[in-house]
Amino acid sequence: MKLYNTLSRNTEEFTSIIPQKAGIYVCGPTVYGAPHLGHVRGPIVFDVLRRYLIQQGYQVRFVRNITDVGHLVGDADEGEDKLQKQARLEQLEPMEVAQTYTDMYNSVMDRLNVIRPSIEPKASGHIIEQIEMIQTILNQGMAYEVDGSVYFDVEAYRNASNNYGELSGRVVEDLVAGAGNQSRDLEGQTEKRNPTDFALWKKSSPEHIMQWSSPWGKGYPGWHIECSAMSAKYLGEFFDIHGGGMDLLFPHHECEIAQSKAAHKHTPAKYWVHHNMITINGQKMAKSLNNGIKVEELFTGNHELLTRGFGAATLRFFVLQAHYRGTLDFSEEALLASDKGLARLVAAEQLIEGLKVSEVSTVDFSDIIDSIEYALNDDLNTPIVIAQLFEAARRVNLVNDGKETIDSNSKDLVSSLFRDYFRGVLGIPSNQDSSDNGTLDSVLKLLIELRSEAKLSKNYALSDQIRNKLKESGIELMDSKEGTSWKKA
RNA sequence: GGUCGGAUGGCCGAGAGGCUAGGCACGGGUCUGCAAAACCCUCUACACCGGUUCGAAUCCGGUUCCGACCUCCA
Repeated sequence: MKLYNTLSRNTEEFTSIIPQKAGIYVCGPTVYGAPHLGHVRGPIVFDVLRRYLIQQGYQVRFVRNITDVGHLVGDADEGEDKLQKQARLEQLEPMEVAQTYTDMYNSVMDRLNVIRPSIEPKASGHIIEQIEMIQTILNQGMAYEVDGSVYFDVEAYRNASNNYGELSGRVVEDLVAGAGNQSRDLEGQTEKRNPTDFALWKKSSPEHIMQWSSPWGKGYPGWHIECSAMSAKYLGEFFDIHGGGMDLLFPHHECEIAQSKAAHKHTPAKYWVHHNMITINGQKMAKSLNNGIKVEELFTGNHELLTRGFGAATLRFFVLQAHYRGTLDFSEEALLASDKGLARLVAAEQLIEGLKVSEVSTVDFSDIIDSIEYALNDDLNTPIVIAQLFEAARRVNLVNDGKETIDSNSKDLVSSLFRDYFRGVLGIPSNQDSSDNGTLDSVLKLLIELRSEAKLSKNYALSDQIRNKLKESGIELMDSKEGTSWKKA
């Protein structure tokens, strides 16, 4: 398959380092808040990549970290640990905060049908590995210690004929020039030899709750080192795919490359894959911008921009209707369109089994499967995959309406098409919230039966009353030749 | 200010020199006691101004607007 590699700025044929095995590292969440919509795109995109590679016969080790050690908050909260800040607000232990939001994150991922990582390492559990890596970089002469903190020496790194900026396309001189302009005044700037240097280890003040002993005193690891240390530990010093959001391209991933090259003598990953952001009114959705919609709010509909809740399947489908490298603009209207479209696919999928088999088939599905394979191979073009699924659904409906015929081969083919791609690679889960539908279903069966009797005796006043009252309660009845079914409106 | 990316029909979104995705909404139909649902059909858009070409939404130049990143929003 072809994948866009940020490192080369080109779409490249994917070939794994070890045949039939693929190692993927994806930057995971910082667990200091409830997951919002912006957190959801990456996991879904890389889940599809993972599923597709598995379908292609790869054995995939998928690592996604949990960042549960502190990182400084910017601006007004300068110098304060993000997790620590949240902990004080909630009167909790920092690790309690981290646990709470880790659980919340994973439960959202489960609902979105994102396969759990093969390994989900926590930064706090890998302090030793991070310290070791920092030590190696120091030994290489590409870092220096100042008053209990350790900084990466970008100049020394470049002098060893490395290109700092190879991933992001940044030019160090421009960075320095630009820094004086718009950049924030950050703590530690005075300790650095050069403004482009970044922290590998930060000395903590006594108030910091999250701190660890190190050769340089009490402190905590820098922003970028955890991913370098943990990816190397679990995937090796050179692995196949490193994924993350475009917002992490610089500085995070650039720094990861620098750290790994300094410590391990070569670049950490063969392919760098970046997904774009979810926007709202054209602006990136981010906690810091305070324009995020929490995933839970989307599920319940409890948000000012929403008039109703949406299922996890709809959210996943919505995300995959756009190509991962483009921005995706969120609105309820767009989500509603996905919701209805998805319902059509599901309805067609359910028709397949009962399709009447004929001797000859006037419909074929092999062209659709070819198109889907081609699209997936072409840098994971999920919108095309979905468009092709709609075409398949259209043909299924035509057969169902008796306007086309299908033989058993084609029927098997379309059945496997939905199973392998719709449910398999795209990983669309069932949207049903399986809460109390059992009881509800039996009650409604009774009402539907009574209404049918009323209809038979032409008591339309009663039958309409049942239908209308149910609608007021949020239950919609749908008549068809086969009988009446219901759904939550 | 610097770097990079983007502007596609009412909305969301593919595509990327001729064959002009897809979904939703709208409209027309089938079905139905009525309605809804469902299904079928339909809807010809590529910011602006020049240029290249037999032919441009797609290439080139310029303009306007928008976004991301610019060293601690993983």
